[in-house]
Amino acid sequence: MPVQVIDGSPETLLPSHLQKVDLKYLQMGCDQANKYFQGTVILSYPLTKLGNGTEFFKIVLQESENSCSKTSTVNVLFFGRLADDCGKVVHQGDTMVVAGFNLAKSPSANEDDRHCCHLEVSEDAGSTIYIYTKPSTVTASETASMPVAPKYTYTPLSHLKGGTIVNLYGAVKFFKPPYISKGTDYCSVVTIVDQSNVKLTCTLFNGNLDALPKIYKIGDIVRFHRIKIREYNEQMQGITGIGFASLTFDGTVGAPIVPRTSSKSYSFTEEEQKTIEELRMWAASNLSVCGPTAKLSGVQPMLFFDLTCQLVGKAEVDGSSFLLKVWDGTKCPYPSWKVLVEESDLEGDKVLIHQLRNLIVDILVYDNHVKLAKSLKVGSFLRIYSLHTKQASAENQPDVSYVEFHLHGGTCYGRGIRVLPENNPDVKELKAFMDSVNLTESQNVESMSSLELDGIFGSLSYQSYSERCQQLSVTVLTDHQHLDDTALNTILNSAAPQQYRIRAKLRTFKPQKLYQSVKLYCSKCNSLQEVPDGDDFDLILRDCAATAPNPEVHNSLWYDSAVWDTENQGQRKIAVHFVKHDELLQEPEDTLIMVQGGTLKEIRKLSRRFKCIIPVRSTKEDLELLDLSAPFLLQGKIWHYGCKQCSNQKTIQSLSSLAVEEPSWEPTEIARVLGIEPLQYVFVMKFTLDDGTGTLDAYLFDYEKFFQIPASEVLTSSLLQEKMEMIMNILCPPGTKLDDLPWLECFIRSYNVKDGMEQQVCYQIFDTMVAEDVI
DNA sequence: GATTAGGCTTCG
Repeated sequence: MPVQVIDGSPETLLPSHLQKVDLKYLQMGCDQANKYFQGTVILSYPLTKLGNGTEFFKIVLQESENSCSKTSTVNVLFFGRLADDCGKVVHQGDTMVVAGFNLAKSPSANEDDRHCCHLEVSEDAGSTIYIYTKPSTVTASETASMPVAPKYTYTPLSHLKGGTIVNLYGAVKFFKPPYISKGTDYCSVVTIVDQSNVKLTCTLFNGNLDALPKIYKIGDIVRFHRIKIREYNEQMQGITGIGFASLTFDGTVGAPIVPRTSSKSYSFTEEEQKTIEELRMWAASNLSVCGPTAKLSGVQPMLFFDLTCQLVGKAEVDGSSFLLKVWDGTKCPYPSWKVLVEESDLEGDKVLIHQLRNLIVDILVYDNHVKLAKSLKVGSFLRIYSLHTKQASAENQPDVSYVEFHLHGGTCYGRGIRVLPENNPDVKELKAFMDSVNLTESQNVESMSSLELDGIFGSLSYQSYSERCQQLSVTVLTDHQHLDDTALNTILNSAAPQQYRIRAKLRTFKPQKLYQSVKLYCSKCNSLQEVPDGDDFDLILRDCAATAPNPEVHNSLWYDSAVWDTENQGQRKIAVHFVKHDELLQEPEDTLIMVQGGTLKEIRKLSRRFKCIIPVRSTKEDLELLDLSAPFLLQGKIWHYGCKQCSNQKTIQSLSSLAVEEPSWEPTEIARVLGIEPLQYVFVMKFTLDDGTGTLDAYLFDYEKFFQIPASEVLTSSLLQEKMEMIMNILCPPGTKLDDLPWLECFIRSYNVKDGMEQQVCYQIFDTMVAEDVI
């Protein structure tokens, strides 16, 4: 039996060849075959399944003889049947002996402060587990000495009485991140609410920042132990007392339930997991958790919002204000202020600050936040709560405005700064995004950010930008420059069709979510359709992968085939057919491959290496294309779709005609031989233009010319999406009065559209592009 | 050992 539950002490019943090993001697590379490790179960996580269906169970063992050492605990991971068997019988406080384990580097050692290795046990590894159950009769003193907490009872927030000490659960409705109080402690004010819909505001103090709840977001779930309840202003109030302890959990429904705490040992039962999941569900529908978070690319002047960012520089400005230089990988769409400080006062990597200069914003923090800001480490990840953006303009140039970032004094509305740990999911996402930012590209994209204000707001580049917006036009005509402007009211009163040159301001545009402007267009039947979702493609691929590739159609005169088996994925096989030229294979970057049975992830990976990919399936006789709901061709990041209505598909054999000639694998050629009418990616937008004499809606129908961004690439490039967002922010800065909007020079044509019985005049923008110094 | 703050945006 790989799992034995023994009612006795560990000294009995162990096979004699086994030797006990101490944590300090556990290290990678040592033979653990005849070793066993013994410890007390101080924490056990719920039994779950891994992605591949394997049962998984995790516990934390504490080495009893060594409990004073810093790392006296170790994670033990159970796989397969052992996970199931152990998960059902193990209890906190049990003594466990683990024999026949594998050692692996613990990925969480930096975060959980446990041993740098973890033990992996499974039947395959030949592991044996001995569990020595807690004696059922324990004395009071024994209970106290165990690292297992007694069963706690939790009071609903509707049942609180003054003068009591209780245990509570709640969803965070409001919080102030810990700040330095006027006394000796850090203070954090937290308002929680539970299913009884009763709120409780708690004032929590502690000299140790870590001892206060690690709340990062509205909606986080907290568990408070031993909190004092008292009455204040005819309301219940929670306040820290002796023995206060807290756990904090991410409030997202379904997210892993990992407690955030500084306490080394804490109780945590399955029942409590349930409580948290229930509170999460309740909060999801009863608490408005959409906090005012924003990326720098989405900032609006005159706004309070929470910013997640990385600190790259800091400097003392004066006694009551302090400068933080931060970035989040995105570009603020407005020119932002640069706070002048002595070079020598600035702490941070000067080279990096210079490299990131177009993405960094300067934040001034005031008064009570200065002390905390001073203590921040450059490089750390921060969330700055209730940051204020303010529009201002230089005294000598009242028409030139820029954005200032302030973290005002006080703690109203949770104003403050919190350092986020590196393992925080938002930080992980941010880091990944920052890694993807190509600095050279982002600098090219931002030629507008030649707005380096050089400390004074009157630099030449800034003026030219301002002029471009105020007098010249943010768009230019690519033809028809000799024509004169026509007023919009004249156009509105004229019969269609006609063409006009106009000068107007962009009042508003649709869609506001720019990625929604990308559509697929068939030039044959003039139909427009939405770009299919990647998930739909994934479903089609999964469906295809259910049928094994037919070996009879493998290898032919014009392609070589290879088949791979998958690991732990049932019968799924991947077949790749490499198209040959002149009976020879080409270099991967010139090669077209046909893939059957691959997942979306695998196909994405292949498309980074091979020039073209055609997803296929096999019939009894041949390979064939998938349904046209899926792309018929993938080239790098571009997915090519065909029109279902206009395509008249030919056999896959037709491709062999292209393979004969030195093939360049042009998508239009591939589509032609396969009988597919290719769909083109287009931007379709509606611009509401106003020139003071009238307002008209003009459609923009653009493949690439207007934005100088190919519509086919924008959905798969965050950089291009940001570029487009930035352009639209210049063409139509949010929250700007009509007078202050920039001018657009456009060429439009009017045309008649029949809508049932009614005839309507529509307008379309063409031969117009965004001015080069805006792009 | 008491105190801190006790939610409800802005001087800069």
